[in-house]
Amino acid sequence: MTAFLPPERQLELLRRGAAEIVTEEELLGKLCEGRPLRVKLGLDPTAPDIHIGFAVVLRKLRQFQDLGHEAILVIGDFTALIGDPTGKKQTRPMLTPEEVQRNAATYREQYSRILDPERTRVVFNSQWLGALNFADVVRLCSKTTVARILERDDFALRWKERSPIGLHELLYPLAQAYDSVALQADVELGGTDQKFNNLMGRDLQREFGQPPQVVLLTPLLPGLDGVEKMSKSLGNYIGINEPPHEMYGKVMSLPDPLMITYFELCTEVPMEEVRAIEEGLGTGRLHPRDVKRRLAREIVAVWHGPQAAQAAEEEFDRVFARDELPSEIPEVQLRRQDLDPDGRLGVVQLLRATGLVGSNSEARRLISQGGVSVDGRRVADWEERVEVRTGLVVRVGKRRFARLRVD
RNA sequence: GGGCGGGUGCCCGAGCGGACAAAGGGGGCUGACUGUAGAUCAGCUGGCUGCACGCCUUCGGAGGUUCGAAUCCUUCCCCGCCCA
Repeated sequence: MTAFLPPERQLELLRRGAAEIVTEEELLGKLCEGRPLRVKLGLDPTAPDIHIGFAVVLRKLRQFQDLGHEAILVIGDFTALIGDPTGKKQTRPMLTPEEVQRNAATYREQYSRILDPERTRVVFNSQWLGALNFADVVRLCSKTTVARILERDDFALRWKERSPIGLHELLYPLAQAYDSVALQADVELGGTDQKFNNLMGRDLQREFGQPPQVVLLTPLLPGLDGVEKMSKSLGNYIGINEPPHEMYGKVMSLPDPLMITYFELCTEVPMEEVRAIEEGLGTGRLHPRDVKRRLAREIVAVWHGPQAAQAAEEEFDRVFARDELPSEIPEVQLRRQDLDPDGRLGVVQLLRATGLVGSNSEARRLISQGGVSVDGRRVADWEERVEVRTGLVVRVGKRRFARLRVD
């Protein structure tokens, strides 16, 4: 076992990107005990692919690992049966056990991109939650009150708005809190939206005579729209498995004010440097575009390495700065017999054949809006008939391309 | 169990017998502009059809009344509130 860094130094590193630590004193105290801490993170197995917003907390867990502590991933296979209502305005549909299993498997596979698999314990909370009988649940419920549970802001909101709250949903915080008891967690990580649940863990641990866990909350990363938190369902996310150029482009589309936040939460750039960048932006010494390019490179580099980041940048410049064709254009095969006898095809049919549009109406709409071009020439009239040949490039909007191949 | 109010297009939300493919907003898409897929401005945003005041599908499900229904009736499902 490697020696631990001095507790103060550990604390300093752990502070980066932490929205809140309850409490720092307690954390320092635990770090001073000089043993590996049990650091728990609950995963909701509803979501099959990880995005860089969720990676924030996973990376924080990795940091604990690197500091010599024990990472425990709690796959919420049991709690998923409840469906965490956090942040949702509506009740979630229940997941089938099969879905949960499948999703959890995907998580196991994906977390290894961030965590050290050798030093990660993966547990399923059905193991202990599933073993409770009704009397146990009743006893558990007696540890808190309805008023207390309804304090949670999303419950409070729904209660006020008279929107439905399933009784089972009220049990969610208790269930998650019980995970901490079962694992005797020293630290629980989570997004700021998990604050209530995580604090409930502290309460419950006290009830069970355990020292309460420290709660370390990471901010919810704002999504690409700059307004909502990053989430799959909102489509404003960057998946960690996305190809480099995709990631790069998405980062470039971020609103400027988010850049510093992203530097802090999503890159390895040292905080002193991040501060310098922030200051440079403030004084106008740095051009926001250059800063954003750097950010995009850094983020791509985290997931794909520096070479890929460089290549992604070049690709981006080619397509968006110089308005040239991307280096790789998906090829679409057409059969000769699908063409008209003279080897031509109406543009509308052509667009349909490439799959770039979903309906004839959409095709006409786009054409009349000036959004369609064939071999770099803008199509002005949807009645136009195009001579179809291999190598022809059809473009819709700024970033939908297809290269034809005629067999 | 009783009373009341609701279920509308990707989402929110108007409409309450024809003028409704359905106001408005959000989102999305396209264009202009730009350092970008950001901001701003403009247009488009069910499908089919030569683009139309033409046809088809759509307003929780199923029936019905009517020349004609998202709008009325019956019934079923779901949700909220109040009373018990």
